[in-house]
Amino acid sequence: MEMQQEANQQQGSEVSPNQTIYINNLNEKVKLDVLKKSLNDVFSHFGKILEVKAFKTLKHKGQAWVVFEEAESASTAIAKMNDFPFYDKRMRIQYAKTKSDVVAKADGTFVPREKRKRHEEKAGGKKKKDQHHDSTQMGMANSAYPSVYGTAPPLSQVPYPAGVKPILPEAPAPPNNILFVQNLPHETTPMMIQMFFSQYQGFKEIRMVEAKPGIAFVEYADEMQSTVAMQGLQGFKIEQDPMLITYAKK
DNA sequence: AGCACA
Repeated sequence: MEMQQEANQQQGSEVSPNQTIYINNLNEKVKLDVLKKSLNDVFSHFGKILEVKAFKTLKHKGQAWVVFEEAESASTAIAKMNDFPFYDKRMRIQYAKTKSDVVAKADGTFVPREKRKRHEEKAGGKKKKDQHHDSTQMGMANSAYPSVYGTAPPLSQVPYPAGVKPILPEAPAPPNNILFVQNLPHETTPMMIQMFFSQYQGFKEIRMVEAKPGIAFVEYADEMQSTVAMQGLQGFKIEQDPMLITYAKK
């Protein structure tokens, strides 16, 4: 039988081992700084980390890249931490598809990419990186930890490294003189908001994003004043929904 | 769901 050709297309997601892991299914509510730090805390136990990258753009939220100094660390991290509950979600971990810039720079193979803003045609732009797709034969031995520990191990007893138990999605934002107000009725106007917030010392201005109803930014002269206002108005119901006030991201 | 290097 000539079905061997099908072997070429193994079940997708087989990427050759490399020193960068790609993580997705991350909790998108976690602030970027917090997320990166937590990832660093978790994964630094598998080896030296060169860099942790995460972005909040639409296309890349909920994902992160952790670059290890050694590919072996990445392998261990995948084996041990895939499906690990992290901020109430199980992280999915794979090898990254492409080499990280930090690595390429150390390699000497780094070639700066241009941000294709223009439709400028460039000569000789064949970036077919011939990656010999040799499939390593260690596919389905014991990939994710559930297979290692039998089925469905008690999450609380998984021997993960650091004290990285599922953390609260709501990480405390650092104080800011600007407040971020959510859960407002969509018909709320800046005027209405102002009535509430302007009664607190140091009030400066309201900013609302037209494209995004239901939220507002309220600026005070300093953090003390914004904090007082936040505490005074936290949970205040404009119509029926309590407004949620946090410090704005810096 | 989604593989970047701001």
